[in-house]
Amino acid sequence: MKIDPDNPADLSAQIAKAIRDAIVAGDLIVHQRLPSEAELADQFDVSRPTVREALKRLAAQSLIRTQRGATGGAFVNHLRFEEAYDQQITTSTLLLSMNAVSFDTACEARFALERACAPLAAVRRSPDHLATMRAEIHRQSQPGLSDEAFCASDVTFHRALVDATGNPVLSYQLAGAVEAMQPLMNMITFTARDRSAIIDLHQKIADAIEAHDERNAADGLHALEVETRTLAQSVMTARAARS
Amino acid sequence: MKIDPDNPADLSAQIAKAIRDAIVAGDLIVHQRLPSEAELADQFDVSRPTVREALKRLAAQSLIRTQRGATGGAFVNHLRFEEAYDQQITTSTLLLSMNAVSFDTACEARFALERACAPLAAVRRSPDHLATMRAEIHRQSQPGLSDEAFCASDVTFHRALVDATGNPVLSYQLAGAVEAMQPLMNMITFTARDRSAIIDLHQKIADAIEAHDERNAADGLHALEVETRTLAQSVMTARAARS
DNA sequence: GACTGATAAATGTCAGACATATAAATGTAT
DNA sequence: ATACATTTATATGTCTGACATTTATCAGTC
Repeated sequence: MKIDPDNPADLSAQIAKAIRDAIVAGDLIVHQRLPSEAELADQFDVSRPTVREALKRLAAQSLIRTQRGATGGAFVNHLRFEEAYDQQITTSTLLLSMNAVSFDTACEARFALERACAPLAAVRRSPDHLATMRAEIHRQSQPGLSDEAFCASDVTFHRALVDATGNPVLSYQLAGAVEAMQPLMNMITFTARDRSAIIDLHQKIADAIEAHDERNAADGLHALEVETRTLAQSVMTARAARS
Repeated sequence: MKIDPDNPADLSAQIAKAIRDAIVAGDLIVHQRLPSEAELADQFDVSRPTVREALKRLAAQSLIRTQRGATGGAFVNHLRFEEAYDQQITTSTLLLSMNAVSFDTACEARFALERACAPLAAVRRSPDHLATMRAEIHRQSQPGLSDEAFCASDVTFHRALVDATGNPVLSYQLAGAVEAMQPLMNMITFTARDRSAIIDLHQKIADAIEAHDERNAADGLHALEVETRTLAQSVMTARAARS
């Protein structure tokens, strides 16, 4: 893990890669302490600021954490699902906005993946997840709710549905797909009629999940996808006509 | 975007967060040049090394790129799907290994998501994607193939299947799910009989995709999931008995 | 024995300097 | 006048040395 070519550029990137590879390969195990910055600087034959830049790169990916003080240093971080969510969401959100992904494409992907969760969620849903879904449905039917709050509640509802699968890998993968849609959804103005249609479908989905009816859950999600896409379509055409 | 409390710790993290938020919020648009390191140091009232650590954090997330020279500096990076794959795969791989995710859990998530791609792939598959799948099936039936090469070909086959949906968001999301399984798969020793069963299912899936038969494609994936899980199960029990 | 202070080790931060890459401006020769 | 070479300015990349801050450990005192 100590090889640097004579290329004296991007030293910190090279060092970060060397350490990252060691972690991924399992040469550095979780909670293990890395050598101190001074020792690393010695080993790689660079200065301490260069080592620090490399460590900050790794910290940005949550691969290490640092601790100050006498017994401090850089430690291989135990990457938890919860910590990975944020990165996943940030990356997914930027991917959608920067690549000008159409609403249809993002919507198709999100609901395709979510439908994949429906059968598992219908089998394994706990009372807890059901209660969250019901509570969000109730929140969504409050009259004074802003569009943003409506969207946020929508996200919570769908994440509860995904979490109901009891599979943390699915929850992690879907976090990006569901949350990254929020900025796109926030561009939509929901009429009372729109909200009512969405809430009805949420109700249908929650009922199906409660009844262990995977077929109706998937059907509900499909109907919700159609509803969302036509809704977005009409908003887009209305906006195009106005301008 | 210039707020730093008087807390004189983690300055580089705070600065990175401020810039990251500005990018995500759209205040800094793609390809836009950030102020020079010296100017940023002035604005945030910190030293240049601290600014540099913040910029390296952002570079690690592919949010910015840097260029040396007269017209150089830090630029908001256009995050492409291809660049995001690596991060996604690294994170997913570490998540599985560090959280001791069971083979069953990872396998369930991966095939659930992949089955969600089957209908779209069956409708939209191009000759190109089909050719890749056929080529990988052929490679997998070569006699002298190592287990690692067999797994690698398996990954290529499944990624072609996902890419056949023509939805880059799906390809991105599935990249982590499919590739992160590889280290787990590599722990398995495949007998000739095992390989034959897998290849037969790959054949069935490819045939279904070619025939636009989404039902058989999903069925084939389901059978492959069962096959993979029983295979892993037998390997695990054999290993437990040996020790 | 419990509390207090000194010590040491590590990260966090700073200042100034030099090295290097690169584009633009300048100068020179054909 | 154009093409090419040189200089110059600007920015990142790196190094050195220093100080500040946090924190665990050890020594000392009541």
